[in-house]
Amino acid sequence: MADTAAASAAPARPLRADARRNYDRILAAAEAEVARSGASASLEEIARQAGVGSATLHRHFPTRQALLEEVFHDRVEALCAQARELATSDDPGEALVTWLRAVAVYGATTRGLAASLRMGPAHPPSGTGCGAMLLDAGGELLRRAQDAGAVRRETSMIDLLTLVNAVSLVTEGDADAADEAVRLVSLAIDGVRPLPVPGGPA
Amino acid sequence: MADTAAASAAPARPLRADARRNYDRILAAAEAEVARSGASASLEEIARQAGVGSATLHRHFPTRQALLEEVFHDRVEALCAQARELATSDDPGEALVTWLRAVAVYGATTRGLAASLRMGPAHPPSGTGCGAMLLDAGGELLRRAQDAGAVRRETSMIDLLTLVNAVSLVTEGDADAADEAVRLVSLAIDGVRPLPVPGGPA
DNA sequence: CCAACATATGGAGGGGCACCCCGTTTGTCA
DNA sequence: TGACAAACGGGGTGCCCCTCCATATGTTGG
Repeated sequence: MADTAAASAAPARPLRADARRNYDRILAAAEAEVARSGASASLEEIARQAGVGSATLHRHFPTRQALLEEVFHDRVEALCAQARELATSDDPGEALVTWLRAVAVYGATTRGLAASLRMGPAHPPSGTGCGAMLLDAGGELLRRAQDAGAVRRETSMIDLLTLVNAVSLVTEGDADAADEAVRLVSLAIDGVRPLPVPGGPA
Repeated sequence: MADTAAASAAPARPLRADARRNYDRILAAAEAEVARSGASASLEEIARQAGVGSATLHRHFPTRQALLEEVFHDRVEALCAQARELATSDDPGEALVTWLRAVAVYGATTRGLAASLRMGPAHPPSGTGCGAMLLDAGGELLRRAQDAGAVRRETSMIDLLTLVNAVSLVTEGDADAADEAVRLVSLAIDGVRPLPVPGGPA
């Protein structure tokens, strides 16, 4: 999207050409390596594959978290776009559920993503981070679902995303991660109790 | 409990006295260290605190997982006991929910426990491990709840525990981990949709 | 009581990783 | 084109996991 974050965050001064090139190389290498080894991929290996010194990697991305946020920026952005689109649905309840499932599947099948999305009281979604983006995008969906009476009022987006992310985290790496994630999220959304069937319990 | 696992697993030959002593010291040190630093506590630090060489630690516990399983054995056993007790409740549905909440709270407040309970299709609960123990204990509760019609038939214990464990994993370390875990588990159990009130929807 | 032997120990070493310092190189722009 | 800020990356530090093997120590049969 648009521009790599270094620029979007601080439009102060453009990166020098070589710095920009290295930045992009590191990001590409990180993407590949994280896909292979998950969120705990070796930073040195990433630097090696990018053909830069480890110091350069650390200069561009002071923390592992910063690197991961950037690596997943596009995917998260895509999820946000999907949320905006679903927000126009005429079945807000179903729209929310569809989106949550999509988030779960993305998280479960994209190694490392879930770990970089830790959120909650103790992990305040850092203003511009991936967590905050999803929180914003989903908030609208949740509001609509609640207005439509499809979701309880006391439910918060942060709890929903935390739950979905927890599922992603746990299923990540499994052979059929997507299936599992969808099943667990559906379980959580529907609850464990039997639905009172229209005709009344048998 | 009863006996440290080395004996219960292979009654073949008793450990030599010094070996047994070191085994216990390592376990005690691990308990303290894992409580401080979570599941990724430094094994060398544990050995240091136990006053043994790192080789000794690795000989007694070939993998980190093996050590964690032993560290949490007692707590997991306690949860299983609680499950057995709850299995006599005259409200099987509530009994199951109570137990799941207890598991979540234990997991969220006991650093490292959740990580050592990873289970699911890809992480087959190793026969004698903590996962299998909980699965067994909870199975009875689930069966009763289902027989009482309080829980849907298609729900599996492994999914329930995976979900609960996911919550523990994500909330672990938060300031109010227990509250958060209970809230999220409750959310998952009740589902996000409004309960159809007896009087009918407004 | 004491050898002799299986059992157990731990220091040292190999390989890896994260992170940082600082002398050197390289864009950039007046 | 020259001078200067910006960026680079080799190499060092400290930590970690894990294994090898020379040494020490309980155990037990005579």
